[in-house]
Amino acid sequence: MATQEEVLKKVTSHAKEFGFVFQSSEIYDGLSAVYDYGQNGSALKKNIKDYWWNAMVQMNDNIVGIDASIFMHPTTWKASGHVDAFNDPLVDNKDSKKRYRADVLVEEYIANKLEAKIEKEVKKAAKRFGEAFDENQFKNTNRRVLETLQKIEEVEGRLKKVQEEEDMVGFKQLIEDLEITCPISGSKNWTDVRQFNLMFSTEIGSVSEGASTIYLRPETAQGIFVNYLNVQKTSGMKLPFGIAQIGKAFRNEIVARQFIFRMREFEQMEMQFFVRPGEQEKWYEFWKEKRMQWHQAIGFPEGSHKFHDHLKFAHYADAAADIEFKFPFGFKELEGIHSRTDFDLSSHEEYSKKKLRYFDPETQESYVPYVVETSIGVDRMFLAVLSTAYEEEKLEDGTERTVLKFPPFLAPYKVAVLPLLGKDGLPEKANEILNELKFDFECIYDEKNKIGKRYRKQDAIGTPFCVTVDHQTLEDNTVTLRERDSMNQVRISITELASTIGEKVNMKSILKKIS
RNA sequence: GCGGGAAUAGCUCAGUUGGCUAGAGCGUCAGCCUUCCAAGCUGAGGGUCGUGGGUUCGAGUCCCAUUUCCCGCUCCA
Repeated sequence: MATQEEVLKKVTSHAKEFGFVFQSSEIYDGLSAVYDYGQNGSALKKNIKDYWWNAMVQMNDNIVGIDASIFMHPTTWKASGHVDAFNDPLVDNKDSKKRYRADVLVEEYIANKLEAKIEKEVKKAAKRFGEAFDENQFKNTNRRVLETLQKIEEVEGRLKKVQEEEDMVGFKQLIEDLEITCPISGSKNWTDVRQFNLMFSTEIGSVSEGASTIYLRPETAQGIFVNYLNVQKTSGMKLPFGIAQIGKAFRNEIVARQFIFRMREFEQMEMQFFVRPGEQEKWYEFWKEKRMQWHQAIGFPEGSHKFHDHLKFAHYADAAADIEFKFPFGFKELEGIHSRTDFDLSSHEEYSKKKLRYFDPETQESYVPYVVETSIGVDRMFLAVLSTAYEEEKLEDGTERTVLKFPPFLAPYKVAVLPLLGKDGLPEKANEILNELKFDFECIYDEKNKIGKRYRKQDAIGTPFCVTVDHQTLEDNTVTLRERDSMNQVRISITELASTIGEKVNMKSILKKIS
């Protein structure tokens, strides 16, 4: 484990040193859990997004893309359940240093102390009365049971009240009145109860009058749901069909760690697939498989991915699985595939009072479609690609090199053009070649330092090919083509460059694997 | 948010019990030299030692606060 943590550290510092990821606002001491992508990072990220977009939208006739706003009507988040579920009152025990959700503590108290007490009474009575025992009658008449029931009602009432009024002082009082103890330390030494809102809020409209609170979206999916009929009607698509979107989402995480794995501002690539009710299971399995193929086609080492099937589902789902990736800190969620049922659309129907039904021309029925979602974090994918590509090699001559072995189609630059020397007309010739290759690939030019050093520098940013121009080039128009991973060199004609490189850096062959 | 650790040049680090104008290597830049895999030569630039206070004749060094990062806890749709 220690060495794996080392890997993350090395990847993090390499990412900074070579222009992939910087901490946000670094000159002001940074901002926790917010990162900026640099010149090479943004290029890699763009290529990752392109791969996803092409695989989902370009390759599928029945999937289209949209780009919805980050701001949405506040009611959206009531309908989606985020307003309720993303508001947690938390409390710490000062002795054990453990943190708990205050409402869970109270609920556990009800279950473990009060309800358990009733059960105990019932058991005792059942033993005493034998077969003649009537549980309901006992509960309705026994004094101790009735008192406890009353107490439960009272506690539940108070809990509901402090939750609704967001009365944190009252919440603390409730915990103290119930004499709830920490399961670990056994003490009643609690901090104040604090409200943690996982959604960022801001105001829309002029500051003083008519301003209303709106949220920065905590997931991109809702932008698809509220638009699904617009898209369906204007595209004429029939079920099943999908809507894809890439965009930013925001969560005010309590702790955000592990580099770009958990950030407060992050980017998602989501596709919501609308299906007939009853067919969701089939499509859930279909997309699980399809998405795994997408990951594996990139060429990660065997065993980098695994499914993690959820046993407990979020409020909207009837089936859910993660595709987990072997990050430097272990297997963690990279993508989620959820069968979201008709929860979201039905809920939006209810809150908006608008019909969100699809008229099925085949069955002549109208219904609210079911939804299967695939949702992947761009930044997590970035980290997966970067940390897997990172390699420190010991070469035969005893020297070392650090190389990012990106799959060529994802590399920030596909080819570096390097004049062997910075004189004798070699830079001019190199620029000539560069200006041609630019039309086909992301290229980079470098004439500083010795050639070996420049090769290492390209290795460090993951450029798969280097084209070196020497004196012979001026005579016969051939160059050296050097490949990153093998470090092999071949001499080829300038006219063959584009096709030779193109064959190896193209996304086409990857897309063909999964279609 | 709690506990522990850390922060000195772009990177990796040195800096003695508090004591001269804060150093090195690599990288960067300028020039020289160089005909295919880091480490040739010369020179230059770059740090108010994370930030703000305090103790002291004197603070990179000691104390307090704070920010960020790392580890653990916690949380995680």
